[in-house]
Amino acid sequence: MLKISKKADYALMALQHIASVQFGDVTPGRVVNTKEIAEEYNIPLELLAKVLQVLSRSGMIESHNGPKGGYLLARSTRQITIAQILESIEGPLGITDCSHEKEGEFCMQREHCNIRTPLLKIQDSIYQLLNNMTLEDMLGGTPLITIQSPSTQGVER
Amino acid sequence: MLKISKKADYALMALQHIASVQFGDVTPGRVVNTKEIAEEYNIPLELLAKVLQVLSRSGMIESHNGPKGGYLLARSTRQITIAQILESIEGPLGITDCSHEKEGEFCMQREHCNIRTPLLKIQDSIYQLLNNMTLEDMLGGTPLITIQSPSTQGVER
DNA sequence: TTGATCGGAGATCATTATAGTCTCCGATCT
DNA sequence: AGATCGGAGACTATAATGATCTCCGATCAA
Repeated sequence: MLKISKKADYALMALQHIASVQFGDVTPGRVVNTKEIAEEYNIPLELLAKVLQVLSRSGMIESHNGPKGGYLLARSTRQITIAQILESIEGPLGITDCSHEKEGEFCMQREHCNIRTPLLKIQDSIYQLLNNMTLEDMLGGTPLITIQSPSTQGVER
Repeated sequence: MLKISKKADYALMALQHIASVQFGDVTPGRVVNTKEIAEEYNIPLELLAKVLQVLSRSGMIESHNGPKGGYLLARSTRQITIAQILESIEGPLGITDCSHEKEGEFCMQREHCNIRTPLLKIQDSIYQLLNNMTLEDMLGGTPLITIQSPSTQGVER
C-alpha cells in the first residue's frame, strides 16, 4: 500500500543520476541523455523519455536538443524536493479522494464522514516529510551496496 | 499519488463508527452490524462486508453471528493503530517495490539502484507516523464540518 | 424446529490506473 | 545533409481496484 509508481521511481533515479553527474568529480556540467540513464538502470527507454519530458515541462530539468544534447538540472539540488518530484509525475499528493475536492464536488460519504479530519492531518504530515527532503539528501551517502534498513530487518509486515 | 484504497477508507470509517458506538454515551457495548454502517456512510453493503470480514480475521474486531449479531472491537482503541488497519486491508506498507523483496527476489534496477536507501528512510518515517496514531486519536474531536487544512489552503499543486 | 437474520467465503465482472510501446515530428550539431 | 537528440500523441496490454452475486453455516426467537 501507499506505493509510488514506477514512473516516479524512474524520475527519482534519473534526477539522482543527473545530479551526481553534474556535481560529481569526473565531468561536472556534462549533459546527460535519456539513453545513458535507461541503460544504467535498466529502465525502458521510451518510458523514461516520457518521464524526463514531464520533469522538463515542470521546470526541474532543462533540455538540450540535437546531438550531444540531453538534460541538466534547472535548479540546485537543495531546491528540488522529493514532494515536487513525485507531484510532477503523479499529480497532487492525496491519501484520500476528498483531499482535492473543489467547489461542488462531494464524495458519497461526505455528509457523515468521520475520518476526514484525521486523514488530512496524516496527509499533511506525509507531505511535510516529503517536502523537507531534497535531491541533495539523496546524493552522496547512498552506497551501491544494498543495505537492509535496521528497523525493517527481519520484521514480517 | 500515495492514495489509500476505498476499502481502507471504509475500514477506517467502520472502525471509527464501531468504536464511537461502543464507547459512546447512548448504548455502550452494543454490537454493530454491517448494514447499519453501510447505510450510515453510503458504503456498498457487500463490499463493506468483505472489509469487516478481513478486519475480523486479523483480530481487530470480533464477530457475532445470528440475529442481533454484528461486530465489536476486539481491543481497546488505543491498541489499534492506523498502520495496523491499513496493513490488514492493503497488505504490508511499502512505497517502493523493493521494500519487501525476499531472498532471491531482485528488482531490475537493483544492482545500480541509487535511491533505495533514501526511499526506505522515507518509508520508515511514514510507517512510524501511521503506527503512532491510533483509533483513539480518530475519535471525539472530529467535526462534521469540513475544514481545509492550513498548509494546503489556496496552494495550487 | 423452522425461518428470518446475521456473518463467512468464493467466484465473477466492470472500470480504471499503470506500465510499456510505436510512430512521427522538430531542433541542433557536425 | 544526415545522424542524433528531445517533444508529443496515440495506442496496447496487464494489473489493481471497486463492486456484485451466490451459496453457506451459525444463531436466535417465535
